[in-house]
Amino acid sequence: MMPPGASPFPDSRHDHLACISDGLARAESLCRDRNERFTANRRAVLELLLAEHRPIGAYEILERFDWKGRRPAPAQIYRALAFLETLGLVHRIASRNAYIACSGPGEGHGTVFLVCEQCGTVAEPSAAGLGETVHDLAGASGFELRSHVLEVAGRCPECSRTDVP
Amino acid sequence: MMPPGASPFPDSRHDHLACISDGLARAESLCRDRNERFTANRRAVLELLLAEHRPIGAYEILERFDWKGRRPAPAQIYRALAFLETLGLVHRIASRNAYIACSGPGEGHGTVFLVCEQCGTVAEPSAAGLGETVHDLAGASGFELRSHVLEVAGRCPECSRTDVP
DNA sequence: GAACGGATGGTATGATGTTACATCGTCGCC
DNA sequence: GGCGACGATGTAACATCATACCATCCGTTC
Repeated sequence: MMPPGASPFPDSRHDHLACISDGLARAESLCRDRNERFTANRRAVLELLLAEHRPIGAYEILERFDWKGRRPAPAQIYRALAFLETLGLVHRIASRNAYIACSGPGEGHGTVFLVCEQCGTVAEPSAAGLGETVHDLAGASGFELRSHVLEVAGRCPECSRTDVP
Repeated sequence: MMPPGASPFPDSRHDHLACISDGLARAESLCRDRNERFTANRRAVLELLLAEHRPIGAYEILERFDWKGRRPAPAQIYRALAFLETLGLVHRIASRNAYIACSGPGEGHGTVFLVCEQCGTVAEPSAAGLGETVHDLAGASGFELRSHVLEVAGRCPECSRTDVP
């Protein structure tokens, strides 16, 4: 779990290789638990997403996908993405039509994305208060809540530090 | 302004014709204030959107668009939509790639959409607490906030009343 | 009236997302 | 090992969403 007060944005010096292999290991064990297959296709897509901390589109995944020297069809990417999404390993950023590997699956963070408009980095902060706010909001309208996503646009700490507005 | 406690969902018996003509009148006066033209094209698109309380796609607008017996190109619809969006008269529902007329422009409601997965109706409740929550959330991460959208999926009061889960 | 700028009409094209269906692989069972 | 069930894959085609480009129209300004 992320220590309180820490920034959800990845430090530029963080151990990225570990963060990829951790993600893969997590996916593998999750599939084992649920009795699902962690196939080469699914693994490759997840690996590509883990290699970024920003959302990438399905067709961008496709371009980088040269697994075994072949290039799959879009359908294959979407299938893998759909599978990974049901497992909570990948999130879809609707405002960008793009996908990102979940930074902390199982941590019970709310579905909040801080999207940097400059560098494209996306962070998933833990959002303690939000769930309640949304619940109240829906309740007041007699709305039967099922899921919610909050997408916040702006500039990440790194970008607002290095550049003048 | 919506009375507190009232549902943001349109009553099935509400005066829909008035709600269309009100929207058009509002748009007209807003354009006058900003010295923008409220052209036939823009008016027609807004009118189509006002006739619904659910988001419709650009191509669905296109299909219904038989103004003067002609059918415009997609670009025309998108131009009108972009214009109406800058004026805050229309919102884009990212999760559905669709557009909806703003139910209460200028009311200072936050950007929250309650999207009914069954009938497609969308409500924009006033969200007093949300702005603060988002502000705190971004601040804690050192994120420079610019805009935010919360999309909530579930079932509207009407649908959850009439059907059994 | 002439010049200008914004809006429009139209074509073409790119980007993104979805579906259908036959085939292949793996697993469990005999 | 042989066989069938089931899920994953390969492939093609299609559906939807969005933008670039350019000629034209029209109101405003000079």
